[in-house]
Amino acid sequence: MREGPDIARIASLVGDPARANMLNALMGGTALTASELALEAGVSLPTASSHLSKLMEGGLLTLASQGRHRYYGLASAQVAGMIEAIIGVAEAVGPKRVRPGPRDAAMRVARVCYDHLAGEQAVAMLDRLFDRKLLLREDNQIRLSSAGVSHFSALGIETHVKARRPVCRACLDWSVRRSHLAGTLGAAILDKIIAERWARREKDSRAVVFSPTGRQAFERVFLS
Amino acid sequence: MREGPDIARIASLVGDPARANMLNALMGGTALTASELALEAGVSLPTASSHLSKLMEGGLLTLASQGRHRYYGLASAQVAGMIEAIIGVAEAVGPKRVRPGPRDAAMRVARVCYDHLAGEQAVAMLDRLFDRKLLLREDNQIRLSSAGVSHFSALGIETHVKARRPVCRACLDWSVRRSHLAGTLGAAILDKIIAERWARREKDSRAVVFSPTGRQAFERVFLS
DNA sequence: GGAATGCTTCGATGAGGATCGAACCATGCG
DNA sequence: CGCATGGTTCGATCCTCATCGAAGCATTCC
Repeated sequence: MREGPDIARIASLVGDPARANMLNALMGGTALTASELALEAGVSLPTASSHLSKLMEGGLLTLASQGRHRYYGLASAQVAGMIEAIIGVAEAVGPKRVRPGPRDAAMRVARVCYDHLAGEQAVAMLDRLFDRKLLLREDNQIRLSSAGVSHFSALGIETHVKARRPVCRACLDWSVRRSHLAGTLGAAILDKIIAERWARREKDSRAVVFSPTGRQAFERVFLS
Repeated sequence: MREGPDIARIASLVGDPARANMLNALMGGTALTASELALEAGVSLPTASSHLSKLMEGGLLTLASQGRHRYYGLASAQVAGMIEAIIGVAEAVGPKRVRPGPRDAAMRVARVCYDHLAGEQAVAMLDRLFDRKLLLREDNQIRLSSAGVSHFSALGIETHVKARRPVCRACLDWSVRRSHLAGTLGAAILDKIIAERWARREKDSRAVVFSPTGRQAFERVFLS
């Protein structure tokens, strides 16, 4: 019976609609203030504050104080991955959504997942990186090949960073139901896509929209 | 507030301790009956039934009716993956390693699981029965060999009983995370252990405590 | 056909927790 | 300093939902 990690505690934190909305809003990767999150969740400020302290105590959020502003963000990419997994199940079992609007379609193609790219484009990219032997599957992990190191280095992405966070990690995609690339490399690639202005983020959405020329550039570099 | 898939609904399903325990018990892939899940979750049968219907309605479980038995199992590998992700976060976030008390330790060694033996002893026993070719793995099922039939018959355990319930079944052990033996044979072995007074059940607990001589006898018969 | 077993439904009870207004801190501005 | 703004804490209210006993179905055994 009572054994192992307290999974019910974590799940019940996500299980409240107000908190779920907050976490969903934070999946965009940018930290938000309590007021913004209250608005996002549709609750009053005191209520939001109460929820935020619970999420903090549960270890799902981090807090950065800047002056009189307090920015809340997801605690880790692992937490983001868990939320993606829950979203995936919710999508799968809730086929009641008859009309996948244009915004949903855009989300399906490419979107931000915490700090890296997700969606069809991201899944295709990971496939190609495997095909080109720039990344290698090892057990259930992903490893950079030496060819991959020099390849990304040529793109201005340094992969030798010493960090506790893994360089490569697989993250399950809820729309495609296959893995895309997370980890510091996944984050760096998203950074490059935005920095090169290949794509821009939709306002108030996790969707990522490529420009025509940007898409060509992205395909040339990562999908060729 | 944006409208996405109902993630709170899914998460809240997992967020109840009783339901979380049930799902955890089902993580091994073997389907279990409502009674077994009630025991596993530590709730009454009506309560368990209520939870199970909610999990069914939420699309997290599948149901296979066999006669008057109804076996519940996880709906998909995607659901299992989601639970794994939640477990991962819970482990990362809950570094409060609770010292397992003496009763928990006893539970870990040997306990009753519905009507058969579970725990380290039970897992070791199943391993040895495979080693000695008394039981055979077939796909995901377990089958008695002819040597096994005569072996158990010599012990006074008749394995030719005509019953709808399978003679051998694998049951996932939460403490060892590996399978032990359920089914009528598993039940008969537990009966023998109790009848021979090799061990007795703790009061108000699922723990099974062997006597010194009883342990020797058990090891000679099942672990040699 | 009973009788037994496995499971679900019903009804009543109770506890946890989500919510908001108001009051209370803290920081920044003039 | 006073005042405004961003956030948290407190208290009271309300409501959902988990829980179990008892009764009701369904299936199988004898």
